[in-house]
Amino acid sequence: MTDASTAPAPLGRRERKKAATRQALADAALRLFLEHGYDQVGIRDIADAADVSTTTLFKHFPSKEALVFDEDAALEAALVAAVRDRPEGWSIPRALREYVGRSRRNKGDDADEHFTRFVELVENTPELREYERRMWMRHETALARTIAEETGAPAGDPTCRALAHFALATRYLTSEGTDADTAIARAFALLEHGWNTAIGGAQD
Amino acid sequence: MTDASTAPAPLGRRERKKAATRQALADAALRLFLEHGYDQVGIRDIADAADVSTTTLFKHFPSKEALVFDEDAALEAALVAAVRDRPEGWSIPRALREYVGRSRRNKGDDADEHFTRFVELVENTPELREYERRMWMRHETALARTIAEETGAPAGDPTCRALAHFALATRYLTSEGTDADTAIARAFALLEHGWNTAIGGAQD
DNA sequence: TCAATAACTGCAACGGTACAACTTTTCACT
DNA sequence: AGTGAAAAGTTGTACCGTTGCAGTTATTGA
Repeated sequence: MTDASTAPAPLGRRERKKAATRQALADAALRLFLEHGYDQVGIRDIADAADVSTTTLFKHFPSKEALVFDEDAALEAALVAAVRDRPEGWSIPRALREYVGRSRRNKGDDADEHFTRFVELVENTPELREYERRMWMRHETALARTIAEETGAPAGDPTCRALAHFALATRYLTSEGTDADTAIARAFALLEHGWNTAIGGAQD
Repeated sequence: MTDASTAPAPLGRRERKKAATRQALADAALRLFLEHGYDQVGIRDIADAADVSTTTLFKHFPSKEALVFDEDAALEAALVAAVRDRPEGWSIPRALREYVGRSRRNKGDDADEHFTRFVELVENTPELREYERRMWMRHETALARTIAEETGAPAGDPTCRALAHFALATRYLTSEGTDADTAIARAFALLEHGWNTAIGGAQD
């Protein structure tokens, strides 16, 4: 009954139980949220459904919103890779523009039934939208480091940090009259010009 | 005993009482915070000191942090004025760079004993620092509107909105190795280049 | 077998909100 | 001027998400 292929590291009983508890919490949370709505489900309900105390729940997840987002690390890796492994001849802002656009459009794809319902839940719940935004912006430091490495700038270089922040922020610049795509395009136009001048870039 | 010179608008009894309650709360909060430290003072302590219920406290102030910041509107007006009334020949990014730099340096001035202690309290309390940052970033909309008006761009123009966001964000781009002033300078260098290209600016 | 460690628990309290009262102030109408 | 109803300010209670703390239980490795 042991299937080594699904368990890359042989976990002890303790770590297995811990992972099981965590999974039970996340599953119960998503199920209840989809069933009754985010606001109608209390943290106590979720803890009860997973048969643990609320104290334990918060040892596994830092907040109610975090019960729904179990990825984070993977997203940051993809972002860093988009810059590091960009096509030859592409400038860094161009790679970022592409990635930001793609990661926004992916939500429209209704490949998976579960995923679609998940996206709807997030978009209909202000708390979850705001939490997702903060997760996104928290990648600023890692992105700045990658940009500095790619350009040979010293680690912590302010220009790189500025570009990292601005590129991430483009995603949330939508104003009332304009649609998101052109807002992003215009913001990146501003960034690409400034960046090319600041770096003296010869790239595309 | 009536002194009309101190009361520009003749307030009714109700509004006078309301203002008094509000002031009593703000005073009690600042006094207790300075005396015992922000974390050591609970919302109930403040409400008790001002002799109102906690429910009433939150009708006057939206959060514990807000008890300390009673300005807001004035700050936004100054920011908008810095752009609208900038010296002739100055570009908008230059006016913003100047204002951001000035508003940061003003904290160093120890003109007023009370003010100095207030600044120390804010800087030593993470919650208050974060709250101040959000207050600052919330001016994005008003600033974007002003920039659009000044350049003749349509209201809600994405480029203007982007510049507004980025200019405000420069204040918080400090990374580990670098000091705040050069981080701001570098971020603005990026913005000014991008802005001039985007607008086709003939200004300084 | 035993001590160290890590997960878990219950409880009290925090900042903050919703709700249904209750009191005071205001203001239009007679 | 007097009355009465709407509007605004205040209150207590109960609850929310969240944290700290002190104590219990289960797993680990020597």
